[in-house]
Amino acid sequence: MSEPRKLEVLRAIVEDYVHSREPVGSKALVERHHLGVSSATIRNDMAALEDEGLITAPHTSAGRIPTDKGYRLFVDQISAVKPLSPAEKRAIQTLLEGSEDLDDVLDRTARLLSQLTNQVAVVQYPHLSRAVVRHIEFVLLAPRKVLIVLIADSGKVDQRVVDAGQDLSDETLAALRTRFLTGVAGTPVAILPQHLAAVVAGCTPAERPVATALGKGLEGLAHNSREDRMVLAGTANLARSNVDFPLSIGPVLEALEEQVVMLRLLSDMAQDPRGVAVSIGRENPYDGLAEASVVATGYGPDASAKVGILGPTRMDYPTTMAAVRAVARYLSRILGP
Amino acid sequence: MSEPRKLEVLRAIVEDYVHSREPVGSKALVERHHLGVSSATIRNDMAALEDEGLITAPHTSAGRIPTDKGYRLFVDQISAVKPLSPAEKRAIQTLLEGSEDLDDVLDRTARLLSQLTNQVAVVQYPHLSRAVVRHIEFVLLAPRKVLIVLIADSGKVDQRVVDAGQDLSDETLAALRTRFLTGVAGTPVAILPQHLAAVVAGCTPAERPVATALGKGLEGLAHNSREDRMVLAGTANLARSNVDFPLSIGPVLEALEEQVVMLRLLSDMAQDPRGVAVSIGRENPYDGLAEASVVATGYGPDASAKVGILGPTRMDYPTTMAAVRAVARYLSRILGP
DNA sequence: GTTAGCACTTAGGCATGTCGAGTGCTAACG
DNA sequence: CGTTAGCACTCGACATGCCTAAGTGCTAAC
Repeated sequence: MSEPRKLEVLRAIVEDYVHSREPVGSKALVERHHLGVSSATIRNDMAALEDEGLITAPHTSAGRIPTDKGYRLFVDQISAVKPLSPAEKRAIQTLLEGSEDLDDVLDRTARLLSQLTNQVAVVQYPHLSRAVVRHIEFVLLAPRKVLIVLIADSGKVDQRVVDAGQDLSDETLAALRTRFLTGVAGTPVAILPQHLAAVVAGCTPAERPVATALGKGLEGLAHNSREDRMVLAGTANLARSNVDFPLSIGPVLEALEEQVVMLRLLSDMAQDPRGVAVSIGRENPYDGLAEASVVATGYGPDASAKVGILGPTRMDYPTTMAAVRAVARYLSRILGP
Repeated sequence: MSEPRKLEVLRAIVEDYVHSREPVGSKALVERHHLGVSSATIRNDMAALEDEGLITAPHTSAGRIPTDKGYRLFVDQISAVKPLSPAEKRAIQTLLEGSEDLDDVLDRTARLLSQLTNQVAVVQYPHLSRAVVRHIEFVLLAPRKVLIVLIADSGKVDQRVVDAGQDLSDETLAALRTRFLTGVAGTPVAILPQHLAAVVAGCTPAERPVATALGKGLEGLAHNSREDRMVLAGTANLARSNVDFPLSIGPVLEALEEQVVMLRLLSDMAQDPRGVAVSIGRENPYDGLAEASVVATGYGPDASAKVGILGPTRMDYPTTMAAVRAVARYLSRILGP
């Protein structure tokens, strides 16, 4: 029993099963793939593969389907990432080029990726931490309510309304704005808190309470900003694969909606040497995703924000990985300097 | 055959069917509701209701279920909006009070509404048109790329990156900013274009091209801003009602994702006298929603932005309408002055 | 206008039988 | 020792037939 052939058999099973969504038997296998041996031999190989936990039979007299472990081996050792077609590359380029707004870019990216892969696309907002404060604006909405706007050089704009704790005049606020602006402009967002503290400390006692409130607001913005947001697209693809999620797509939709779960999952995924991380079935920490796989990768200058897709375990990994990787590259380029 | 009793029978059918999701027969009806007549009489009434197209029988020997028309009559004439429980009112109040950011408010609203109704909640971003320009900011991201930020007094912040068409210095940009700011501050967003034109006209020939680009950007922001965005929550509720959407929830998810479709639908819905609009089944312009109903209402100062839910035609209209109405009221109050 | 009674229809559950795909095992082969 | 052919066996999928419960429509009587 040759080891290379066994792997070849596993590859064939994965490919056929992904294609036909039906358990694949020994006879069909020798017909579709020209392995130079008979079905009986394949049966022996399959029995071995089953012993190793790489494939399993849904019931006694059915073909075999890959287990999570089988997919893992396939992804890690057997498959090669398929290059995208020129048409697809062109589609990516033209679609992403027309956009201006960051929101717009991420939105288009998600839609594009979901169309390319026929799966649900997930795009995380870029992290703010490496960015530099470009501008600060305070706007008085009501005597005590101040809208804080923080603009980073990445083009990201975040806002929040804070309660100043006391009535304010436009003049006071303008003075404070200048104070803050000179104090923190050009500061990396990551170390913003220290600088804010210095600004607050430099205020007159009269200004102090308001300054503290504003400082807290800014700090909150910097810390808790949109980096924990994400954009979804292609949710309808889940329904199409009604067959793929035998139980129900409910838990999957729940996971997608609980952004915390998804974001956690995305950041926890180990990076694959080929630059695309894959998390398969029960490898996922969240139970609702036991029959789902996530393919993701980082993008942007430090690859800290993630872009990826979620689909059934039974998915075309090579093509999907290629699409995710390509989209991430284009995205980095667009957002780059 | 008395007319009032016929309506009573329709009401009973709707209520029982919503509750049991099974066709309801004449005998079960007289048992559950104490109409003072026998099942044979009810059968006559039901035959009449069927002739009028208000109910239908899935097959020869099954009970009846309401048609879209039947639900319509039920909603319009028979049902009374159920008041919310005090606990629910409290939940609304406490959940919405803790929020600061507009994004945050709408997000919480959507989640809340989806939990209250067990349906998919849809919240449209408020319109900008009645708002007044509070502040304008230009930020130079690259020699030719300018980030425009438009802050309205409603607390809404919109941004966009435009290409200035030529290299700029910080000074030039600051000068233009002052020019624009004095020209349009306090202007209602609706009539922004005229004022922008005036500002551009007042520029020196050297400034003209850049000013034009910036003006166009601002105009675009004002016009095409987030008013055509929306927030979703509770998509997983669609899956739970797997039984309710016999065909597939695919088309429904597609409709939800095609924001244009949903927004169009929301604005087209006729307002019900009781303040909540309902669109039932095939009344919906979009085919994918043929088995879905939308319950929505406006919120905010001019009730132009919509909040609502989407669910199966077979839904508890009285309770749902109450929840939507209540949430819209609280939302208006929170966003109000 | 209401009711009782009855013949009729039909979906759904259940047992049964058949078919085909696929397996595991054994014995033979090179 | 790895490979192959052959065969008995298992089990799901599907079709068939049967029965029951639920519900209807109609007619004749109240």
